[in-house]
Order: sequence, then C-alpha cells, then structure tokens
Amino acid sequence: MISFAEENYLKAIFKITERDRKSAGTNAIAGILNTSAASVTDMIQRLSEKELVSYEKYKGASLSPAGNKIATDLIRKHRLWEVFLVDKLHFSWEKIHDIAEQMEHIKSDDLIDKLDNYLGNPRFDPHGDPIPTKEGKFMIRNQYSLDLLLEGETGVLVGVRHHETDFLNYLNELKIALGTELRILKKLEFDKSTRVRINNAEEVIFPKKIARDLYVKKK
Amino acid sequence: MISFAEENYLKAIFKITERDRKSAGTNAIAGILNTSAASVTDMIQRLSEKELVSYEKYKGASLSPAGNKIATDLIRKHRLWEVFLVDKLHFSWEKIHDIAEQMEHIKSDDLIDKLDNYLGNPRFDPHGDPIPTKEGKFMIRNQYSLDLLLEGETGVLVGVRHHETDFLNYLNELKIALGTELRILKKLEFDKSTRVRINNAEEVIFPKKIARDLYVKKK
DNA sequence: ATTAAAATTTAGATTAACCTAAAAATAAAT
DNA sequence: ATTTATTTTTAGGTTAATCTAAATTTTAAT
Repeated sequence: MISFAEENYLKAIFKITERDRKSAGTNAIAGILNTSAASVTDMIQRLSEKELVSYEKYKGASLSPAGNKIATDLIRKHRLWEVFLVDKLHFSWEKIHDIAEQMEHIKSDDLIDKLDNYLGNPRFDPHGDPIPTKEGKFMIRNQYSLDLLLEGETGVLVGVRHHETDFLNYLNELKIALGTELRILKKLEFDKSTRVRINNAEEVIFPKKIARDLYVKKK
Repeated sequence: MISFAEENYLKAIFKITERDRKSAGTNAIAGILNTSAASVTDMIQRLSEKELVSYEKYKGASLSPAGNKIATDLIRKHRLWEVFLVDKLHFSWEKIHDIAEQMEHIKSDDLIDKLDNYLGNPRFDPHGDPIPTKEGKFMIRNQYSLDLLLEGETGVLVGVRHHETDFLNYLNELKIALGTELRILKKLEFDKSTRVRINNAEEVIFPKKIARDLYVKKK
C-alpha cells in the first residue's frame, strides 16, 4: 500500500516533468513539497526500490509507467473532487485546492467512477485544467499564455497556471473568471506589461508574470 | 494538528464509553483498532498530555470535553459522507463504511456545513444511526433490539448494530432493509432463537445474536 | 581549465506510531 | 486470603518520514 507522502512525491515529479523536462531534480521536488533536498533524496531512493520512479544519482527522478499511473489517477481524483466542490457544494474556485488535496488520497476503485458519472463526466476542472480519463489520457486544447497575444487580439480565458488562493482572489476582484474575454489593448515595451480590456468594460495592466499565468483561446 | 491515528483513538474511546461504560480499557481500544495493548498505552498517554482524554494508570481512558468534540465531529462527518455515498452516488449500504472511514478525516470547516446542507440536513445515516448536530447533539429514538419484542409483536427496522459488509449482505439476501417490517412469530426457548416474518412474506429464524443486532420501532 | 557556485547525497538524529517480551498491578477464583 | 488469571504498563526496538550539517558531485563562470 502506498502512503500519502509517497503519493505526493509522485505527483510532484509528474508536475515537474509533465511539460518539457526529462527528469525532476531534488531541489525542484523539495520546493514543491516544502521539504528538504535531503528528505527528497531519501524518498526517491525508496520509490526507486519500489520501481515507481527511475533514478540515477545526481541525475534526478522520472516516473516509471507504474508511478505515472498512480500520479495520473491522483490528478484525476483531485480534479473531479474540485468539480464536485464547485458544482455541487457551491464552493468558489479559490477555496477548493486545499480540500481536494486531501480528498485525492481517498482510495476506492468504485468511488471515482461513480463520482465521475454523477458529475456528468466533466472534461475540465474549475480552473480549466483537463481531467484525465480513467486510462490516463489528457485532453489537449489549443491555448496560449495571454502574453503571447498581439495588440488588438482577443482571448477567452480557459485556464490559469496557478491555483493559489491569493492569485485567484486577485482575479475575482477584477471579475475575471473562466470564459471572460480579454482584449490586448497595448503591449508596453519598457516593462513588458500588457494593458487589457476585461469583457469590453474595465481596463487593467498586467505585469508579464500575470499575463503568462493566464491561458486563453484566441477569438 | 491532530493526526489520523489520534482521531481514530478518540473515536474508539467514544464508541466504548458512549453507552454504559465510564472509561475505555486498553484492551478494548486495542481490539477496535487492531493494535497491541502496549501501543494503546503509549497513545493514550500522549492524548492525555494533550488534554484530549483523562487517564489514570490501570484505570482506562475517557474523553475530555475537547476530545469528545473531536470524536463527535468525526462521527458527524462519517455519517454525512455515508449519506452522500448512498443518496448521491448510489452505493449500497454494505459498501460505504470503509470509504466513509477515510472521508471522515478530511479537515475543512466549510466542507461539512455545505455537505450537510446539500444533503438536506439528514438526521440519520443509511444504517439508521443518528447524525449528531454541529453542536454535538445526538437525536435519540425509541428503539428496541428485536429480541426484546414478544410473540405477536411487529417492529419496523430502524437501525443495525454493526456495519460489517458480511452482516449487511446477509440482510440484503433476506431482503431486509431499513423500513422492513419484522413480526415475531415464535420465540424458541431452547436456543433463544426467534422465528420472524419479513414484510408479511418470507419467514426466517434468527439466532439471539442476530436478533439483538437489529433495532426496531414497535408498530 | 581552474575555480566558484549550486545541486545533490551522506551521516547522524529526531518524532510518531507501531511492535514483542517481560514486569507490575488489578481482578477473579478457589 | 492466597493463588491464578487477566489486564496494563514498561523497556527496548523498528520503520517511515522528516531534519541539519557536512561531504561530494555537477554546473557555471572567469
């Protein structure tokens, strides 16, 4: 039986390696899990024993097929529970991450199938992230970081990079949610910020960092 | 922050002391939690440090007000999740205990209020057990063990003593569920068993042990 | 190509939660 | 009232998961 701690390590390695990177370094994992590099070395060596990650000294860790399956299942569970919290219990999107973080560890073969069905087999969670299928397939969507759009272009918000309460509350204050239209008015060269019109109404200036964290579909 | 293990100990002490007993012995707790008496001594000493139980050597443990609050909240959570599993996800009553056992440990002030509301503030769980209020009050119902009824009397099943899958499956096979009418046809003296008619149809003979585990309301 | 900086691993400890075996205290039985 | 049986506690250890500090390896920079 796999422990919560082990599950969290697998998920962290998944997150790090899901885009570009070939393997997850000790420090990167420690950063995500708020632990020390030494603890990470310890754990990935144990996960390697269990054949859940492949690991070479000083070269970082990557998920084995078995480890990848566990990580994908965790993400599926996390995202389905987030849909439950928002759709059924009427939580707001900035409150759900920490609760889902706990619920994802519940072990039951039956439960997630029934939950998925009950929720109407949603394909995306309340932050716009795709919910992998039972088989571990992620739906891919053409989406761009807002800061890749050119002046005059308009995008519809379909996702956000981070799920921190503070960031989401900032968006709430600006009345920005999934589906919101964002039109690029001006790209300011000197500090790389972007002036944006929100739903044909208010204007706001996003620092590059924020614009990068908003995912849109071109309109 | 209280650990899962600590929570389970508090719940075990609650179960033991909820009816008659003044305090929970080491062995009794060990029995419920499938652990050794030595481990129990260890833990109740630590819980005593934290003022969650009051404990005197060789005299067993009982819950402090703080410990009682935690235990009651756990039971509230457990039973509300059981209602969710049956009413919303359409689980059958014999499958839910182990899942709820995991879900009861999820920590969120908001979550349980919202869940309770979503479920329509149920007062009893799918096994007929009362769901304590937020304030920790249990609804009390006049109910009798089936083996206390006399020949000719009829009861309606409102609860069961145990939640083991095997026991509940045995009831399923007999088509016995909450609400089922049970009429005492004959009390057999020589082995203390009881002949019962189920919903004016089939007959069955219950050993005393089973009759004791079925709670009915007199009709 | 060396040296400095950063990342990673090892060594040695700690804490929570468990264990077995032995000792001590309480309860039951003659 | 002793003896026996049962329950509980103590003593000494183990494992998973963490830590800090020191050593080692890799990467970056001069």
